[in-house]
Amino acid sequence: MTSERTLERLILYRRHARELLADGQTHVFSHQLAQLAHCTASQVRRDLMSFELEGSPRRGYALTALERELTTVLDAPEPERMAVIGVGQIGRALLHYYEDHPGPLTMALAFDRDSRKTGRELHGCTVRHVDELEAALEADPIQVAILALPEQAAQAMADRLWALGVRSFLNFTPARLRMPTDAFVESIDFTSALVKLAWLARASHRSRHE
Amino acid sequence: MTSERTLERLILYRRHARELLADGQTHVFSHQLAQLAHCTASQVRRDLMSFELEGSPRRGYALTALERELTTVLDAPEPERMAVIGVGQIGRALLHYYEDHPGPLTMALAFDRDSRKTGRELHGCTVRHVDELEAALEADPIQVAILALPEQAAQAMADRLWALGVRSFLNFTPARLRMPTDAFVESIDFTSALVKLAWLARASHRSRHE
DNA sequence: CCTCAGCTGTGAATCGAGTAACAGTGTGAT
DNA sequence: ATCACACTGTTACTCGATTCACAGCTGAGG
Repeated sequence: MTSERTLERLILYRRHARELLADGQTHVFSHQLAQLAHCTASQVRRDLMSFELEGSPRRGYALTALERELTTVLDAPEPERMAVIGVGQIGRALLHYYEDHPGPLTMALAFDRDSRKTGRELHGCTVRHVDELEAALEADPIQVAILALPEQAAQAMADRLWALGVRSFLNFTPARLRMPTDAFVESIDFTSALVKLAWLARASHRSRHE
Repeated sequence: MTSERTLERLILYRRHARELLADGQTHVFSHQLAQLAHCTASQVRRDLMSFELEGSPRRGYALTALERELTTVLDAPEPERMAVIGVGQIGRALLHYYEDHPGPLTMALAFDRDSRKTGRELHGCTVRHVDELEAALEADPIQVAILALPEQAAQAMADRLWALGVRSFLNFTPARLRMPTDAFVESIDFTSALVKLAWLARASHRSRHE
């Protein structure tokens, strides 16, 4: 398994496995997972092929084993740390979410440029001024940075974080980051997503009415 | 051109074309666009092939023509309307963004379940109670719905919107929506994105050290 | 006016993700 | 205990997307 597409599906499988476990199920068939994850049964089986899993005919995959296996693959053995840069509405939403959903990814640090926002504790995280970025990250390294700041400041901040050793970025601004090849950037670009959605709906409408 | 991947790239090309225009450039080569959009020059040329565009050797593509052509393809001739369901932090961030960035997609309506939030105007949009959803959408149809509400309420709200004719959904909750095949759902799943980023960084780290 | 460097447009080759198909097998029914 | 079914694991294939490669061309420079 070494494909970003596959990785995304594995994350989905685990989520659904957990939901089914919470529902009291003990086993799941490939075609059930396929339906939940919007893909085919073949694909599910192929994705799970490489793991130490024995799916049984007549029963399917044991959910506890599936969940355990996926978790060893997907999560780091040690908890990992994230920082959010910018505690505007998006940043606060993330802090709030991760306060309620602890897991292998911890929201460890929050920064903002606006000194009216710094110093306070917010959803379990003290907001520090961006001037302290270097000092804070050298003391407490992070694995992932979340860019939730104004579009204009995103590239400069990403460069600065890269210089501090950060290689994974979740970018909430519409800015297209230009990064060295050893960096990973995942962009949450709702503006593009909305244009795309509107286009798809028009296209399907057109094709339906000839 | 009928491929979601291509569509995403076209949206990027237009954005970069606009940036270059704003910089005072008049022409762009396929390899420049490729660098900006993180793809290959061949791909750019292939994507643009089907349009009424004459790229000239020695000059490349004329930016004004490129931008115009992409806009006729990507945007609807008439402005389209969106509604945001839920004016928590995410919802407010979107209202704020689209107040400052008018375009062919207009944020027309906002809804919330919490009557303490309804009635007020927020970033140019009156927040209405979700009970008024049916009445409001029948009076003023929308093309795209943005789900910015609690995860637990997402599926039911999507079903309700679908019954009202909405076919395009931007889903900000981690919930996996189960929708009829004629619906388009784009999910902004930052939890998965973060797991993915952390995994990719570890994988690259592992492969570098053996 | 001629040359040629370097680009575009596009058919052919390649690549890789996803799918189909089927042999092997464990399980519940009888 | 045996059977037959329904599902898994895996290989071969399909198909669309991407890349290659090159013919055709255009405009700058001499």
